[in-house]
Amino acid sequence: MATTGTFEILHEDPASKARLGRLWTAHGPVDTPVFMPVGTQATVKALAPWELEDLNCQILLGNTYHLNVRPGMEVIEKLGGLHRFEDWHNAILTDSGGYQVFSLTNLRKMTPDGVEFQSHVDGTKMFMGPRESMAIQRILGSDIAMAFDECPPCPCTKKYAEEAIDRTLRWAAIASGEPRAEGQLRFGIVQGGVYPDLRQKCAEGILALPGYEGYAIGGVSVGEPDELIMPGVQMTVDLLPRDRPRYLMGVGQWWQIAESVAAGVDMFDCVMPTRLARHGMVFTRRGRYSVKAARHRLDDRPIEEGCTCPACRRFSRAYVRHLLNVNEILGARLTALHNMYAYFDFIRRLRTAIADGTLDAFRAETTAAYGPSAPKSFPDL
RNA sequence: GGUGGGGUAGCGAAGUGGCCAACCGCAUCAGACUGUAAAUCUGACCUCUAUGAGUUCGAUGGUUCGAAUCCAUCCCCCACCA
Repeated sequence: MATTGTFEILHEDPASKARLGRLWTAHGPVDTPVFMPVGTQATVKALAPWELEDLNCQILLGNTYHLNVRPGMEVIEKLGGLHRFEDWHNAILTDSGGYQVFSLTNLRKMTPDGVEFQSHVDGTKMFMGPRESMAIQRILGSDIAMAFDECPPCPCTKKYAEEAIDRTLRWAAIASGEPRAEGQLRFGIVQGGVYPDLRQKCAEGILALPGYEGYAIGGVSVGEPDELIMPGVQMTVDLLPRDRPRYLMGVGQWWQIAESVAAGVDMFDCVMPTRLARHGMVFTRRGRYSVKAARHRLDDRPIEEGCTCPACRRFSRAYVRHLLNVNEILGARLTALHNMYAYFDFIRRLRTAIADGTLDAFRAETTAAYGPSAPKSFPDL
């Protein structure tokens, strides 16, 4: 096993900036490009760890803010850290709470040293800055800790975006000197909104800091139109070192993943497969559709023909639709399982396409089924 | 048989003379979800040739400029008494 933090580039696509890589963490290797399921509250909603293991899932997310609110660090520490607590033996990446600065807009107050949050659970005031976030992530014992950043929404004025990167840089500098859990890697985050010069300034600032083994593109898909998302990603990737893992935070539509990989991104996470599953939307190779739709009432076919996931091996759409309709927990579990299989299948095919030099065709295919001009859902599936 | 209460859109339930095509909830249908305040949210939900028109509030008849709302008769449901 290679040293923790080693990032091997196993293959580079001559026709694009895509690469196949392997990042070594304290809990094993992570093969890239990788999709990391989001397990905000010490569980990937609706899924058990063994089901993720069946998918050869090598890394999960957890969330600093949520886990600090509940169950709190006393519990996690007493129970031996996040891995032991949720019984996950592979890698964990913890988000720093920076995204909550964005999503909990009216429950927070910015200060130069960090953010004052009001708990979304009971309103308790709490403070989180780079030191607090790093301390919590150290207790969680994650394999990759994210820098505490500010993720401004879009639209946002250039002036505000600039203030946000100033804070993000200041906090990144503080975090870089904080103690870490044994073997814990640390990723810096590039913000800057839709402004190329700010992205560049932020990237330069982060790259000048010691103590970061990987870099993330943050603040993407926070309200901007589709046309602005990919150019922003592409220009930011080019600012990041080639020999380090590059993580595009939160962006997870398939066409966006395919395009970003071609631009040189290695890591992704997104709530989409699990959240949409709970809302009855399922992913297939040909596009996504709602199993809850009335037209599936008598449909004997599986969610996706040819899929080998546990849901598709045994159950009809009619049954899954019934479960979702009567709000049975199994319904959400089955759609979540299917979607996670679909995502992992997608990533597997994406890697194969890189290895085979057929990424262009794969991108075209993905964009046809999922791109910005494709329908959001396909009733004829 | 007697006494009392009641019948409102798929269901439940407001409304007791004009602001009522009728509050609200559920169910249903559709849409949205991108580092999860999300098993959530938004919209539609009598009919139609739909920024307008038509037909509704157990049934029929009546009072009134105007009725889901008042009166009469009838039908049905519930509770208690015989």
